[in-house]
Amino acid sequence: MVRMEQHTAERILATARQLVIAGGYNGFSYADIAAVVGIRKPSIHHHFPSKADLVQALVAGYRDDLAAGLAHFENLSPDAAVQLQSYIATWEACITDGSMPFCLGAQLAAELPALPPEVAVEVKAHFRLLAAWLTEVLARGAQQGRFRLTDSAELEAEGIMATVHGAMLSARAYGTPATFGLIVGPLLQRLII
Amino acid sequence: MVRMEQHTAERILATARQLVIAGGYNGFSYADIAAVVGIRKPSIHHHFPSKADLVQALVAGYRDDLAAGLAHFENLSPDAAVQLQSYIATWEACITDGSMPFCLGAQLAAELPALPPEVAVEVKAHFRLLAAWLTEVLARGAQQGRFRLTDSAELEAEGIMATVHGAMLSARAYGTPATFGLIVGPLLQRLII
DNA sequence: CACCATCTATCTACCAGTAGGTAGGCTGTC
DNA sequence: GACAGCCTACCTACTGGTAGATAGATGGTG
Repeated sequence: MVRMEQHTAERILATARQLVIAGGYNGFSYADIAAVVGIRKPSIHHHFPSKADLVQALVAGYRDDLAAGLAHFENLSPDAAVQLQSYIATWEACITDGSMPFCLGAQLAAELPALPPEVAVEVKAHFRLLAAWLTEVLARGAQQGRFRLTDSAELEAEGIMATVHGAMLSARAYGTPATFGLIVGPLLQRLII
Repeated sequence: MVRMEQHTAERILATARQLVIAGGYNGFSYADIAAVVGIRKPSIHHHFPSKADLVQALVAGYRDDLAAGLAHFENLSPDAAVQLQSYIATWEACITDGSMPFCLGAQLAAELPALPPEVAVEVKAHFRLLAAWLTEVLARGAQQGRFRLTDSAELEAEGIMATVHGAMLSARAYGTPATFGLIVGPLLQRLII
């Protein structure tokens, strides 16, 4: 072959991510991926034996990326308000420019009852990771005097996560990416002192 | 035949609704429905020529049910706060008892880019209907002195809708129906005077 | 009333296409 | 020569959908 090396597995994952975000677990096939990546269908099985393996690896990698991104936000500034704003702003940018119009975790959570168990586990881990980070940031921000919390940090974090996910859904339903920012903006204003 | 009459179409729709809520548009097949309803697969085509027809009718009927439900809440009490609470409480009950663990409109919105156009149109109409009703209720409640709005009724309505949808998603992801109430409760407390 | 046409709802049998997945072979690199 | 990576060829199961037949109800006409 003409040199595709390990690189191919990543191209498969990148393609799968786009397709899953567009149509969910049952919304794509190995044939779809093969057509985009430019290899034959069975070659995908060489990298990911089964579809469940592929999507499991996809969500696990997505979670790693998320964790790295969140750590990056914490390095940018010690101010919890800035960290939270960075998270929101990043999503706003991805949705607006269409590079990532929806959260992979939220997408798969919607069809959780129909997912292979090994994928469902990864999706749940995604929610736990995100909720834990938001809780930490809110607690830290409250301690810094940057946030005004009316409920526990845990509960406020769950509320923020839910609103962010719901805002993505509305932006998609209306076909207007700006909807995301419109919904999420007041969320921060209410919180930041 | 032993008399199934028109009744069959409704049993097909009821089954389809459950299956779509569990796994989305591509998460069920005519064979699945046939097995539940107790007829043969091609008999479904007699009632709904294509899968897109079936799901279009499903969402249209779901929206009619929603409109009827919202009108019912308005008949129960002239108090906008009670009307909004009725809406929330109804969802809380459906999620808790498992009879309707997710909103059909939100489920399909998640895979909107992959949906047949005639279905996508119905899903968008669902979002517009719900947002319009919430906007009305919030405006009326503010006028009645029952709600404290910090933004426009339209924007607050979008925020509530997003949070409700996101709370359903989190309840599903965590596998804990009570999560819905935990997230949505503070939403009302913040609003009601 | 008897007759016939039509309609509705279902069936069996089948179609082409696609799903995820397997077997085994070729080729270039370490 | 082992192995990674890709290929062709193939498999079974299932997809949405069609064709044509059947059985029973309906309704108009002589």
